[in-house]
Amino acid sequence: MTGLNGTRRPAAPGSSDAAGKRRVRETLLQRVIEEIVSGRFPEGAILPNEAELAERFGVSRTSLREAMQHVVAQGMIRSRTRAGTMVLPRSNWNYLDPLVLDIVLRHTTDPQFYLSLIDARQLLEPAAAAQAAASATEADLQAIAEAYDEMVEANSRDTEEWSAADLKFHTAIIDASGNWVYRQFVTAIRAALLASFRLTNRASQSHEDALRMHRDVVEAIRTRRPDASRHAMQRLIGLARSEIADALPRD
Amino acid sequence: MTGLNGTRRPAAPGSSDAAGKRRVRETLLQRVIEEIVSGRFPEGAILPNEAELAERFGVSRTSLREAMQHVVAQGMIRSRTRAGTMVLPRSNWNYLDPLVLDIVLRHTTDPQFYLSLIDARQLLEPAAAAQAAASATEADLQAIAEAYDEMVEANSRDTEEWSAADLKFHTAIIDASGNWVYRQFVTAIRAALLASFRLTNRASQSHEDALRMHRDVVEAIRTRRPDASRHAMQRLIGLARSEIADALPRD
DNA sequence: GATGTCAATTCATACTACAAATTGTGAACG
DNA sequence: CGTTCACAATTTGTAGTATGAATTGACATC
Repeated sequence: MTGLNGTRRPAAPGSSDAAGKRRVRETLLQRVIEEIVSGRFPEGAILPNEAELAERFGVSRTSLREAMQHVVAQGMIRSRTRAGTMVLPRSNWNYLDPLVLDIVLRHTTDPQFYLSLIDARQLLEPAAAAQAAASATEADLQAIAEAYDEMVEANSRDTEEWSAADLKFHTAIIDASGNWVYRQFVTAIRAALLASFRLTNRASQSHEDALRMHRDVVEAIRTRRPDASRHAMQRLIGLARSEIADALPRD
Repeated sequence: MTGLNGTRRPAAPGSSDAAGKRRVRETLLQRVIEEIVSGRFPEGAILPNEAELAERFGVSRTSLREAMQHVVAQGMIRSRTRAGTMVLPRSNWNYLDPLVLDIVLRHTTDPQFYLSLIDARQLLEPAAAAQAAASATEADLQAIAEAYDEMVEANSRDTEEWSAADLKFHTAIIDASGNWVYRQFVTAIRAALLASFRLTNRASQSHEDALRMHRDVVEAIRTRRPDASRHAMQRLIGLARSEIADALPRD
């Protein structure tokens, strides 16, 4: 894997033929979601009928419908015979889907959207760390330590590896919590890290601070101190929060 | 809506023909997910090829594939040419999808699964209540009050209305928090309430206790006291937790 | 003005055909 | 005997077409 990137098609955006023949549905899905998220088809709007959409995107109706089923599964649209396909209210969307979240984040300018994400992290991750300290297995601890080591190594080099190791670190702790609900939010954390790297021109000096805080978390979990783990993680996310807050427009 | 019920087809469970001609995909989807969740096709297993599956379920390959796209969207399977369709590890599944969660809950006997759900509620909902106290709009407050009133009314009658009002109550508070991440969690709460009603033979006397606690939450939010709201919600979920814990096998 | 009937539109399902990709087998060669 | 290369078989991916079913909207009738 190339780090945090989800898709990796060569470079052919909209060319319907050429070497982009394979993976029609994946690119098609992305385009459809993009049209909805971007507001070209706002909530409550009726999409053009399937025949027209298929022609517009240059694919068969079969492929279009398969992609649409994916969008239906995310709660973004709903089709009814004769009535057409309607865009559902955003409150119904599954924002935790990686593709959906990626696209939404690249289209939104609302600072509150990012702040909500950070708030959720600041709630979830300290709790997960505390639980991890209480119940992590040896394998869990090893995975956490390994991720931390990778961050140390990546520190001298550059961002791509650092962010991958960072994600691995937080994911390992959430996994160690053993709570399946917490695990559902890993995609949101991934998105938050991505956004953080997009928004802030992180000085490598701040890596040093971050690294220290990560080490504190590792130590607290390893020595089985739930409260210390919780607080160490709180401080760590607090740093991330302030970085994001600085990069956003003032409230 | 009829309360907590997601689907509402007449009464024909598995009859492949008859009046069940319509909504093939919905029942098909349910059956496919059920086969995977039940362990008939465990993690890592390769499903029969599409032609065979289509025949087995008595549908066309087109319909089967459209249903499969839903399953793909939930991260449960992955198809590759020539290699077949593989069941992905459960860590990859989107458990917050209503259909998936319903089916999983009806198949799991692991008490820890329920406890994790309650833990997550006990983490998220107090935070949401506090945030609601701080930033709810008048419309938000009204929605919460309305849900509470419905619970009062439903108290004398019976369970169906009570549970619907209960869900509405918790949903309204989470909505009032204004945090989109918290909102993603509503399906899990719905599932938790369903499970609670399945597992416990709630005495109507306990409704009185519950009602008082709900009222405390409403009051705390209405009077804009975040900490009081948090604590009131903590007590409320604590009650739910003890009810569930009593109903589960001993640890 | 209200109501019932009918036709047009749109999604839903089915069937068929072919393309693309990957895996496994087997032959050729070192 | 082991390794590598090429080819064939299998399975998913995409396309095209046809038909069914449901709902809406208009029209006619009372």
